[in-house]
Amino acid sequence: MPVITLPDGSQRPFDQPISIHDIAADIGAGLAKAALGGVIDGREVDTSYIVESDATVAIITDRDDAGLEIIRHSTAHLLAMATQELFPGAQVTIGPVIEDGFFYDFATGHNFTPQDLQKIEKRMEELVSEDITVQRVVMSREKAIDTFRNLGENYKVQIIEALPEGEEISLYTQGAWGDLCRGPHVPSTGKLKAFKLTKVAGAYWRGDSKNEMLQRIYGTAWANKKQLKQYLRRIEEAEKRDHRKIAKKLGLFHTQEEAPGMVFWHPAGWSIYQTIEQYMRKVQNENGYQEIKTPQLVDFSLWEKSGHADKFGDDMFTLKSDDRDFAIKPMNCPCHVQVFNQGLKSYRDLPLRLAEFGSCHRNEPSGSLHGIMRVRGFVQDDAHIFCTEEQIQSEVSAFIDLLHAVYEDFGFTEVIYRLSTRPAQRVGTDADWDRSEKALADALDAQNLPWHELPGEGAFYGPKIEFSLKDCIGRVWQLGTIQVDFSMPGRLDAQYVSEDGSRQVPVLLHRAVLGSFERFIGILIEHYEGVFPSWLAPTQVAILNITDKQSEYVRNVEDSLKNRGFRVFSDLRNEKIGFKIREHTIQKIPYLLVVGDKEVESQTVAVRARRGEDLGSMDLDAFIKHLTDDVACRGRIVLEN
RNA sequence: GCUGGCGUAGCUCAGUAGGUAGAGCAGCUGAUUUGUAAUCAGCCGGUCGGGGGUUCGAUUCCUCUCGCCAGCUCCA
Repeated sequence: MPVITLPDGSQRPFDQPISIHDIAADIGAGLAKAALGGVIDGREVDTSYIVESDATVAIITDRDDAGLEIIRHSTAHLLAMATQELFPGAQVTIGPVIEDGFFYDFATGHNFTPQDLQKIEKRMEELVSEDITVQRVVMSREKAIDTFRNLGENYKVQIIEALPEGEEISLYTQGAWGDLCRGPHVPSTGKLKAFKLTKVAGAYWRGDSKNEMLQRIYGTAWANKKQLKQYLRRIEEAEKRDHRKIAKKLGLFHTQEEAPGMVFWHPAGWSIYQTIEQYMRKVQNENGYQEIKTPQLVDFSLWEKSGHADKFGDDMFTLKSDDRDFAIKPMNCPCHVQVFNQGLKSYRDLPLRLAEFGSCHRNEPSGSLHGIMRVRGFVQDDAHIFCTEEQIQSEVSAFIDLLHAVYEDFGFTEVIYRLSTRPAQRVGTDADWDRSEKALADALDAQNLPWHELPGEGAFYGPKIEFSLKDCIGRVWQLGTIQVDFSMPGRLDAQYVSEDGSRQVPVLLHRAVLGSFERFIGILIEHYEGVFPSWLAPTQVAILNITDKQSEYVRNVEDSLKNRGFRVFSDLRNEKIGFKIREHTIQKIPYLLVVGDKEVESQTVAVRARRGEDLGSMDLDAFIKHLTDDVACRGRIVLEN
């Protein structure tokens, strides 16, 4: 007879096999009502699961992450049930839980509209109020295939056929409707209290663009209405941070039809860009890099030799001139190898670190363009380190330190580390891949950094570490990267003379800290919500007069600040001070200096910081000190709006 | 590239069941010389993304195309 051990260590004996639900009821009526599932010896099960022998059991409720996951998964089933009722003939495929919600993919000739979503959602709510019992049925593979084939569910049949032999096949039914699923699921539809269908989009069957496109409906689901509301508000807030909207308001850049995927930088945006570029230049100089500049237009044969033409030829911009084929460079590395190849190199020259803010162009698929986060013309803080195999790990390690310092200067402290390993289509020997993957993993481990592997996601020439940040709505953007490359130096004839006088091929490390400036600035705009820290703000100080009488004094203050290298603007317009303050506040200028007769008389400025904070009147030297300190801390203190 | 949606003044948006379009803000002009988030008045402003078609007539309907947006795929 089972003895149940609960998470608090207490034990309850039962004189016969007992369900998870009844265990919960034995603990308390409230828990029985709240139970969504159970964990028995680490395995998640339904509340109807019968415990036969001694076990450790935890009850899952909507307060657990696992409970929320069950709710989302069951809501996906509810969506599928409602959709199939309203749209007979729509076939079900998969409906997994994702961050903050779920989706379900349908195969149907019908294109779902937002109106359809409303109808489906309404039907889902009706099904919830009917509180239909959800039941688990285990069946044989043959019976499962038969069942779904008879229902005309061809995709499900494919899914079952792809399941590994010996795997238990279970079906979850609610009323007349059922779906193949491993579970667990909520005991009845009445447990689903807070959900909303959010959007509809196309998605390829099995995620392969060669396959037919399905209709995907996205939804979000939560334990209660309050959480749902909070989530929806969070999304709304996130949309306000959209870099495209903020950039328009702040006049940072624009894009237009004639140059899809390219950025027209305006003075304010270019100021930010230049501040960052000059900062990175300084960082690189301090860390043993040498800056170079290489051509943008290079004969296509170089790309054939490097291997890029094979894999990315179609995505390169090419042009013919005087019977020669050229490509606009999609990356800098082959050019950097050309610089390395000039003059005979010695092992004493290694590691040789060549850096370039190189302008690259790639013909990215039109559908993947996204503001300035994903563009066709971009510049990276790119560098290539030519070194020996023994130097790999220390170089990778030094790079990670540099990267952390830079990210912190921008106020980013949470970095996601991923190691992308060998892809199916690749160059180089397996032994090379073994060694380079290990070198990268060791470098991460040596710094005790949490990382996970992305199998098959490496570049065709080598594995890479990707350093990513999350943006305001949870999208993960890859910024930095470091990649080991045993192939390209050889392909492009790079050599050095080793200690024993023999010719050796160097190892090439590709690396970038910010990735593309375009993407990085897009992320910064969203991260700061346009409120750039003073060191980056296009205009750091605006000086506002009250009346014409103070104009000359204002100009003098402006000159003094400009001479100190600050970005300053005086607003001498014949407008009320409130009007001017409003305009410059909207433009997120860090400091507004108000100058009236009082200030002229006392030779001071009245300082108003962002957020409306009044720093009071001070003389110019005191303000310069304040501003200098603020700029010096860069983004390490994130200013709130 | 694929699926769907969208494209009206510099910006944000309204509108037309087919009869060549409106508001607010911005801009310009004038008045106002003002003390910490919008002073008042007047004026200007659009071949309704582009091409083709249907129609007496198209911003509105059809079609092709470009761009943008969401998702998928891709990302050296």
